[in-house]
Amino acid sequence: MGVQTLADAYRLIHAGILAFSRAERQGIRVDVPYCRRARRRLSKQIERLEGEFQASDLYRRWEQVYRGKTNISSNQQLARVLYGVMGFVPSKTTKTGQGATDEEALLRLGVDELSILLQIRKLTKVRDTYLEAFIREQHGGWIHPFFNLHTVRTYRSSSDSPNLQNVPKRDAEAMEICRRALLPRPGHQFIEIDFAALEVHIAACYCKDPTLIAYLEDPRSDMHADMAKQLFMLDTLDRAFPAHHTLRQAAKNGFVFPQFYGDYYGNNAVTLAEWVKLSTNRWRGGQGIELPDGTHISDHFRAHGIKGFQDFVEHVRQVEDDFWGNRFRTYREWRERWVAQYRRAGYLRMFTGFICSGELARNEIINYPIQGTAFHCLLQTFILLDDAIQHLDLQSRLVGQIHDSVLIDAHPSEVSWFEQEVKRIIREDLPAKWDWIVVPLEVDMDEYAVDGPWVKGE
DNA sequence: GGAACTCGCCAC
DNA sequence: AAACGTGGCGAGTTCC
Repeated sequence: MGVQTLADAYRLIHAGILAFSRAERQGIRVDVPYCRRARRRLSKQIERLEGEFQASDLYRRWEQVYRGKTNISSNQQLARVLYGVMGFVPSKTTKTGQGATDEEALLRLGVDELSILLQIRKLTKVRDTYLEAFIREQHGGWIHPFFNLHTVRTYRSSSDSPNLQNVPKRDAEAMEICRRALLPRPGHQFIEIDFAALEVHIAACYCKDPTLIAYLEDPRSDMHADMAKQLFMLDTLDRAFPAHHTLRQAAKNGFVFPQFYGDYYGNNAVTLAEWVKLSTNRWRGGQGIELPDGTHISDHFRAHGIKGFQDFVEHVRQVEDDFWGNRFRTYREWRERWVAQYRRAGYLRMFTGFICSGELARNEIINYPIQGTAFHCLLQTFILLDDAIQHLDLQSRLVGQIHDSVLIDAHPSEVSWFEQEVKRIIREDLPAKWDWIVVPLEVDMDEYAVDGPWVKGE
């Protein structure tokens, strides 16, 4: 099957909604007593931190201005106190021109008591956005998160009531508290099967860039390590060294992904410098992260003629030029053709038949097809798994989906079947249905304890 | 008292 | 010349 039509897109949505509705009806167990205990514990902790904060100089100034209306969760008040009264200069502003009060902006001020405020923010978020929602939305100890296919401009999905797609994962403390609340059915275990770098694979299908395809076909190649070498001017990169691992992560999250999303070297340079703990001024010796040979990254850069942030920006600009001009030239040419085509036609059509029209910015034109199509691979996989569960009368149940992963409440005897079946689906069914898949797709499986929550360990 | 907005922050 | 894509949601705020 080649080009997909709008009717194909409709059929995918239709089957998807039916499969999602079965997951919604199934639901997920919530440990309600745990949620209430955790909520109470967090409230006490927050209260203690508030007391600590109220003893600070900053809070005294705040009270002088707002008196009885003082509200430490008001960022508008905070901005007025910091930037209006105390004379701090905001390092950045919000869209409407107000001095920013997000974590990054507050940390840059170097005011000790603000770290208390940030801790309060984090714990409040966990309590009010997650635990509170689980308690509010549960019925008889079950939540039934919705998965929508009609709300998103890119034809991805969304989730609500509660949203299962934004439960904390990156912050270990927040993750632990929130995910401990969710459990599989007795005698079952959660498994999560996720596509590896799915959007990059889909991008390769659209642009057919030979270099990008080679990276995805050769398991020994490593795009992020190669970019780290170029960005940090190293001949070799050994991931066994913690510093080198950091540099690879920096290249991945501070350059490659942002570039693929449409960012530019100016922003990348700031992020990369932060990753390696270098300032945005001139660099002296012995600054930044320590390298395996005991020297520091600033020594290394200076030896290569980069004496400070300004030089580094210029260097990142050159890396960007090489990235799109040489390394991924075919990708760049696809982007240019794709944008021109949209501007001629007034709409774009994804491989999966979905159409986006209306006023789209350049980055949207490039990102929508990749983001949407990637999700459709997950959706088709979800549908096929749902079919199989019914036809084979399995005990396991699909209970959720997070853009490129499936969450399964699995019977232990069926876990390895799922792993094998998903691999078969992505190797056989998907490429047979969609001949535009020209790179091998891959998945990883995360397995949680039998009768254990949606978090690993202990 | 609710709608619509801003801001911040969680996920991918 | 400009410059990071998609959501949901809570709290605060403003407006009607």
